[in-house]
Amino acid sequence: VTQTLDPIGAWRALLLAHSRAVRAIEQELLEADVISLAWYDVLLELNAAPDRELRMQDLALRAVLSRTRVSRVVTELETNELVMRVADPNDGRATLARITAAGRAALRKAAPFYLRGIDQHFNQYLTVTQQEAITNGLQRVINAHNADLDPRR
Amino acid sequence: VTQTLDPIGAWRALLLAHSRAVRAIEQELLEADVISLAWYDVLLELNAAPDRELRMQDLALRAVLSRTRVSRVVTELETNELVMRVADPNDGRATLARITAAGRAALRKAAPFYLRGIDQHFNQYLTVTQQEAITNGLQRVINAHNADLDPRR
DNA sequence: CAAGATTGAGTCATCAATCTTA
DNA sequence: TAAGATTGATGACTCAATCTTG
Repeated sequence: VTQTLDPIGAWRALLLAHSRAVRAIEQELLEADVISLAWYDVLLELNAAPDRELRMQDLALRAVLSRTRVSRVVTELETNELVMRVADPNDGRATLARITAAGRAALRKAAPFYLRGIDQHFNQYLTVTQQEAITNGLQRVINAHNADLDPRR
Repeated sequence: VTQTLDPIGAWRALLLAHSRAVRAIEQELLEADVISLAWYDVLLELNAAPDRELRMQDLALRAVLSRTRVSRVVTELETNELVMRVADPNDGRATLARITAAGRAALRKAAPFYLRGIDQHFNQYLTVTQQEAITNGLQRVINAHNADLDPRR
C-alpha cells in the first residue's frame, strides 16, 4: 500500500511538541529555582565559544533569540554578573559578551536540571534513530535559514 | 566505530529550527496580508472538529496555545466574525467556539500561502524519511504531554 | 552611509484573581 | 467546592528609531 505523506504532519508535530516540551521544562526549572532556558541558552553558547566570548550578532545567530532580544538578555545576565560586556578590539562597533566565572558556575549548577528536563520531557520518547533523523533533518533547516538570513531580523 | 549520541542535539535542533522557520513563515504571511499562524491554527482545528466546534478547553489541547491565550485569540476571531461563541448545551460552564462561513473562507484563502511557507521554509529541507521520523517521534512526545497534562496550564 | 548594537514605545502572552455553573 | 472560562495586571518580546564606529 502506498502511504501518502501528510504535507503538514511534520510541521504540526514540531509546533506542538515544541510548545508542550518547552512549557514543561520551563515550569520545572522555575520550580527548582534554576535559570531560565533563555539564560541557559546564552551561557551555553558563550561557554562553548573561543575565549568564552561572542559578538552580540553571532550570539543571536547561535542562540534561539532575536538580535534585540539578545541585548536585553545579556543586560539581565550582566546585572547578575554572569556575563560581562567587552569592547571588540578588532571592530569598535562590535560588543563582545563574555561569560564570567560566576556564569560558568551557574551553568554547571543548572546543567543537571536542564539535562534531566530534556530527557524527561523530550528525549525519553524518541528512539535513537528518531533523534538522529531529527538532529540531521532539522540541522538542514537551520543551516538554510542561517545562510540566507536577512541581515536585520 | 561507535558513534555517541549528543544528548541534547535533537533538542537544540528543535529549538533552533522552530525559531527560524516560525519567524520566516510569520514574516511571509504578514507581508502577504494573510492571517497569523495562531489564527490559522485555531481555525484549522475548529474546521476539522465535529460540527466545526470545540470547547475552549479542547481547543487549547489541540492547538499550540495556552488556555488563557485561546480565550484572547477566540475573542479576536469573534471580533472579525471568523468564529462565534456558543453555549455548550451539555454543560453550562463550557463555551464552544464554532467556525463561521467567513472563517472557513479565510482558512481557504490562507491555505496556499501557509502550505507554501511550510514547504519553502521547512519541508523542503527534509527527506520523506526524516519527515516521517519527525512526525512519529514528536507525536509520541505530544501524546505523553497531553496524557499527563496538569488540568490547569 | 552602511554595519553593529542598544533603547523607547508598543504589542503579545501569561499568571493570579474572578465569575459562573455542576 | 471544583471545573470551565474569562479578564486585569504584569512581564516578555519586537519594531522602529537612534547612537556610534568603519
